[in-house]
Amino acid sequence: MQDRLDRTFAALADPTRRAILARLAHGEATVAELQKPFSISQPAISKHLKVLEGAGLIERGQDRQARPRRLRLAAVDETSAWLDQLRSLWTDSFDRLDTLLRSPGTEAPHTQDRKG
Amino acid sequence: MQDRLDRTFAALADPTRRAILARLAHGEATVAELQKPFSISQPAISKHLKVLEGAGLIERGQDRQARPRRLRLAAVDETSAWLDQLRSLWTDSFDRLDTLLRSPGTEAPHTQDRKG
DNA sequence: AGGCTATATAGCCGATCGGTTATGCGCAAG
DNA sequence: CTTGCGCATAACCGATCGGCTATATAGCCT
Repeated sequence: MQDRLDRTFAALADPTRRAILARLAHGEATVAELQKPFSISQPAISKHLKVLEGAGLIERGQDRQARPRRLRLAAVDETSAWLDQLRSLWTDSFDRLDTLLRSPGTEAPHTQDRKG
Repeated sequence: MQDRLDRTFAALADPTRRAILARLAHGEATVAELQKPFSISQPAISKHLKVLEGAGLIERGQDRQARPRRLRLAAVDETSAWLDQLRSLWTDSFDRLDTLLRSPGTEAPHTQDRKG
């Protein structure tokens, strides 16, 4: 349950893998297609894909001899859900109000102004 | 610019560090306080805090000889922003409609039904 | 000053990561 | 049925990670 989050965040921590996800957001793609933008070997790409799949961020399809990958938005959602929850903990806690009032204006209030 | 995202996601990939963030969401805390829930050494905690600070997820305060940490929600926001952008790429792309129609019902449509 | 408290740094260790090359394996087509 | 394409796996490598112990620094408090 927690292990999954570990793997999702870890998978997202690599720029190559994020680029792959961005590419897959436009639609499914084969390994060869995914490799094109990069100057690394095909096995390296396969490894990245394995990590992404292990994190549940992508899934493998089958089309003739190709195995196209597609994005699993569910995993993306679960990940943002954790971040949202963290924000909730923050906004629900008034303890830190004291902290903010005494702090040297390090940051704006930032109570709920996201997504605007 | 990208390096920052790398570090943020990497920082979030560790359960201890996520727990620390969750704790800090309730208000600032000293190193000793943050260590309490865990059975690892104080230097290990300091290392985790260094990673979190390097990712911009927390900042160091000063209160007498203590250096309390507090959450930097801005970094959390930037991270969810990337995920949101990924979702936008997805929803803006109709290419994958074809993919979905031909897929063996692996997943529900999932067009915009998040946060419900 | 000298000691206590709070935290940071250094150096070590085994494990994991991200890359490589070499090779295997399934499928399609001549 | 062999050749070639698409992809996966294995084995190896240096670098980074997450933990440890030992030690250093910094700021109270006698």
